[in-house]
Amino acid sequence: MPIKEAVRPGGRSARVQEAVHQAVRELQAVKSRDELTVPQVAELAGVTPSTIYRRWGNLAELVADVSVERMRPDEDPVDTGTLAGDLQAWGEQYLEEMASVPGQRALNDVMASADNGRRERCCRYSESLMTTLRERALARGEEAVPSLERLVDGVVAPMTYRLLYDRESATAANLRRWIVRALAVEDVD
Amino acid sequence: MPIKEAVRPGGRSARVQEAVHQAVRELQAVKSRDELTVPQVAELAGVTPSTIYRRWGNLAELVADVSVERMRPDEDPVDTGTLAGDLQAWGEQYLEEMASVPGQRALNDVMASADNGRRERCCRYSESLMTTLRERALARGEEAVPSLERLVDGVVAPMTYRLLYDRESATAANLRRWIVRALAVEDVD
DNA sequence: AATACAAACGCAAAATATTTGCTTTATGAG
DNA sequence: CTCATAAAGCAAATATTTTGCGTTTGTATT
Repeated sequence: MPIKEAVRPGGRSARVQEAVHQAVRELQAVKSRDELTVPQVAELAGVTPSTIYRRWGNLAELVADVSVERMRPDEDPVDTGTLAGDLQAWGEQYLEEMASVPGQRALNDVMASADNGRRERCCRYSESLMTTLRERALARGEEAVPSLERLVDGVVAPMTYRLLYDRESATAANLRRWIVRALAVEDVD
Repeated sequence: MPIKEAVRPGGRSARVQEAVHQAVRELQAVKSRDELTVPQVAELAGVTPSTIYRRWGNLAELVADVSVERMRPDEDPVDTGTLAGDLQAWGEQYLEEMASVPGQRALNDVMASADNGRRERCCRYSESLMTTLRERALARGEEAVPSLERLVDGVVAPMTYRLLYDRESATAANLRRWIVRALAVEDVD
């Protein structure tokens, strides 16, 4: 039951994929996670269940697939003029998004995927975003721009951690602290 | 389908719970995650499937329940004489445990649980451990002992993040960096 | 210690979901 | 245009999950 990354790009395959994804999104808007079933999705998408089982394996992988899409950043991060500002702006939007009910569900669905690659991919989004912000800061000539690794460990990791385990603490105020620290830390090696 | 936290402590209930947990552990040693089924577990545990469904809801919650147990720290953290040393000792053991194949699975199973409380509980283990190490350090009279929050954000969060998303980086060497930084950071507020 | 009460279990039938073998369709390459 | 093949449809066969109901067994009360 291998998970296909690159389906046939055009034609029926793509149409089916789109129809199924769309059906999932529509049903998710109305039903809770454990009311959702494969046969339901299949019917709404105008597809037989076996098609879904063959392509995605099971419901968990299907909803994870849909959720990863949902988490892909759609727009470029705003440019506030400083790295700290950019981080704060992006982070606040991200926190808001992930604290919402559908955001929470998306997060959960992705985490529930047995496919490690999927989780990693979703996470690369943040990393590539950090890279973008870093390069922007360097281009501006900012000093003491932290390494990518440090940004991830100092900002993304605590944010993710709190979102997953301790939602109460996933706040804009804490975000500010993480950013200040990440930018302030002396090099230690 | 509410998940019962406190089952009847003694007697049959407890016996069933233990038998089922045991059955899961035995089967997990032999079968991959998606070969495991509720009826199988039920049979090995000498219980009817409906008992399991009623008590745990589904397989995902059951294996998550078992895995949370597995992640409960069994022994007191070693005392190396310094906070940094204690953190390193604990962290290395934890990393080793979670990088192993069964450790990885346990981590995945917990993350796949729809029950937030379960994930949080598993996470409290680390927090309470950090509290222990902090108090120990304070009792020794160490200076500049970081707040619990800072230890979690600075050490536990990056560790967890890397374990979940970027296993390659979940190393003892990086752990050392996280610890050094967490202990070195000036207060910023 | 006897009784009452409710929680948890067992059993088995019914309802659903999943898998599978085979056929048909549609796409992309030659 | 034709061919080879990946993906989809269909339907029968399995497997699972759910559910109603009767029974067992802890727990609390007297």
